[in-house]
Amino acid sequence: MVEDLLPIEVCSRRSEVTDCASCDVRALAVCAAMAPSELHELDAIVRHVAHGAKSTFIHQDEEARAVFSVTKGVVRLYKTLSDGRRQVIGFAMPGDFLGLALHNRYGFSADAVGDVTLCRFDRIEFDRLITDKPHFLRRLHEFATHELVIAQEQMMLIGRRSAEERLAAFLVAMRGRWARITTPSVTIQLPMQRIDIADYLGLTIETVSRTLTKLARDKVILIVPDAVRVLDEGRLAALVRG
Amino acid sequence: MVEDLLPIEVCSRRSEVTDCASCDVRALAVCAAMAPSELHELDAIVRHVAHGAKSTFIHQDEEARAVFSVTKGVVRLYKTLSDGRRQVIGFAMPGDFLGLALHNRYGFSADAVGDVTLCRFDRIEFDRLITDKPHFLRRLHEFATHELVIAQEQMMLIGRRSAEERLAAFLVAMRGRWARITTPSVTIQLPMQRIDIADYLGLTIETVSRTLTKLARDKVILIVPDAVRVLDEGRLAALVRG
DNA sequence: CGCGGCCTTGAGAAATGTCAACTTACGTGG
DNA sequence: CCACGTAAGTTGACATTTCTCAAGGCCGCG
Repeated sequence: MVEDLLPIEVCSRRSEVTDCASCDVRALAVCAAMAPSELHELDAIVRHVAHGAKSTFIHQDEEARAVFSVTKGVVRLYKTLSDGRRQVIGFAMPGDFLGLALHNRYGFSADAVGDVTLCRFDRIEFDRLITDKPHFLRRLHEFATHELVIAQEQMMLIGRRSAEERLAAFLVAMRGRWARITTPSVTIQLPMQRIDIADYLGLTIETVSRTLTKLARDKVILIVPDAVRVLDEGRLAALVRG
Repeated sequence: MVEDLLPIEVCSRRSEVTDCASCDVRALAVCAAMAPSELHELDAIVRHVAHGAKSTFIHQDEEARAVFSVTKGVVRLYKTLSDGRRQVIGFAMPGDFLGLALHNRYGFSADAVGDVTLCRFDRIEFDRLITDKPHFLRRLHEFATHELVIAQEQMMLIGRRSAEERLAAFLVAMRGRWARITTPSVTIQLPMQRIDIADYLGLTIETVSRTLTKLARDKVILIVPDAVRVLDEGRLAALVRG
């Protein structure tokens, strides 16, 4: 696991992006709160890092020394019980912030689903920044309340909805999130594995597989590698409504 | 439901408490961020309200005009699906803040479990306050991140733990919360009904009842009216650990 | 004393989990 | 370039947990 601790430095495609002014997800990220004239203050404390698929870069229960903003790729966030049971608490995508829900230690682990690039902020320096810039703190707080809304909806999803409803809601939510960062499409990319979806929805991998198969059999979706295509918008939406 | 909209004005026991300086839960609440010399600014925008048992004072999907800080009693927060399925997302106790997870409308409903008193803040005025007082915003942000940690733990609880583990974790969590505001005790007060516990834990009322009976049969707890007494600390803790 | 709300208990049903086999896709090395 | 090995996904049969429906008990209040 040594390689987990040694991030590959920024990879080819974005290797030239070293300043926040030219960041293409800035408008989505917490960084949008900073005025163009303040961006150098972010540049001063940020470190651009990349992680290859499956590498774990946040370890539950370890001291929280850094916070992150995702710039490329998808990150899986999860909590683990001592006996191995796992709950995926979210998938972070470009523009998302990692490090809201923490005290002195991380309350979750995080690893790269595919290749990922992140802006890494030392927590002390980040803390100083939010103390100096109330508008930045405000933006962070908005991110936190938004996360809280999502978390509460997830409680309802896991606590009260059927497997079929959970999958439908998951697919629609994923499409909504991709819509913010890519062009809309009937094809919903699912870069994560079935087991991640299962652990996110409080189901087993078999139930996820069977339920997706059922949705496909019912011609609601079409299953394709690493994605699904929506065939029946109406019935999918009806399932989400409950 | 007209009475829901007309809060009983502050009841006997606390009727004299009209200034924040003499509030006995201030240290626990968001208000602790305000310096004594600033308390008049809170007094200027707060309205003390009381609600009798079962009255609903926040309605899901309605415009969010106010936020609240609980000063007495227990509040049940919940989301409802169109077909009546309900998920209790939390119980708010003295010192807790209501109104973090909202955009323009409330994402949940709230009602008084027993008699409750609250500080009510107009949202516009509250917003102005957090804009003027970064240290107050900071405190609010800490409350939000703490809520987020709780919410993520709840996802794990509902998604991955057995009925027995959920009840054990619930009891221990309730005890921890009472410990902040009352003297410690082996008796854990449970002012809410079984159905609320069920809807909080993603179970049915029958499963809650059966599981509590089982814990009592196993001599882990003793069931008493509106409370349980812990008999076997060790086994309860073992269930929580998973 | 009787009613209604809340809780408990039981029996059977349903949804989801478990275990195991099989399929598919893909990368590696012969 | 093919064959094998491995990881991921699917499917089936069966087990288990939790839910559902129904009945009965407890208790406070009018």
